[in-house]
Amino acid sequence: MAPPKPPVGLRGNRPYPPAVRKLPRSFYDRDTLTVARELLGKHLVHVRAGVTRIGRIVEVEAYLGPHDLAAHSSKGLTERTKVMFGPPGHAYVYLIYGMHHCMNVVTERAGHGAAVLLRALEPVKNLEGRTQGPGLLCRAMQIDRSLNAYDLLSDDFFIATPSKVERHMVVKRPRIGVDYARHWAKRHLRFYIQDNPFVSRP
DNA sequence: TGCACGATGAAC
DNA sequence: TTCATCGTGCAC
Repeated sequence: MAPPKPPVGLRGNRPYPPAVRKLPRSFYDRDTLTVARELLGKHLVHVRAGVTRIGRIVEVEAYLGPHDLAAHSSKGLTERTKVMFGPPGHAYVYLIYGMHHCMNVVTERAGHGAAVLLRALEPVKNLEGRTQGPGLLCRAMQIDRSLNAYDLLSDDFFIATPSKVERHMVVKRPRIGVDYARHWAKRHLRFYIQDNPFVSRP
């Protein structure tokens, strides 16, 4: 039996203000390049064991679909990639090099196979340690594979528009660590906030 | 059932 | 530049 909720307006210590700021499904159900660029400056929120951790997204990479040789979905529909081929607005979290976690957000319609990798955060609340890099970001936010396929419209794991939005310039660069992807390695599919000190590799 | 290989990070 | 470390995908 769930404890009764206090009346709206009387709740104290809210994990994050107004649910209206949470990005809707329609935000993710769009062109991946657009979603990637617009994720910059948004807040990633994870509530775990009563602790709300928040980071401002400052660097991302777009993985466009099965035709993109750097994308995991280029392997086709497998046990690992089925989340990428699932509905938009879900987290795709996997273990890399046997020791680090990477988090993506699934974009576009179900079956498309695209996602955006979160590469760096600017600490906003309750983040310990560095957040400059996909593995460090997940460690600081306490994100692991138990959150794979998690719906980002949940109340304890989501992305939101901050109350005060700062203007920023977007820099485009090739993605990191995908040299095996031939010409896809050269495309400028990494985006980051210009001059932000928390970008992993300016 | 075995094995090559990472969308990394840290040490040297 | 090297290496830790293990899940995944595919070869056999």
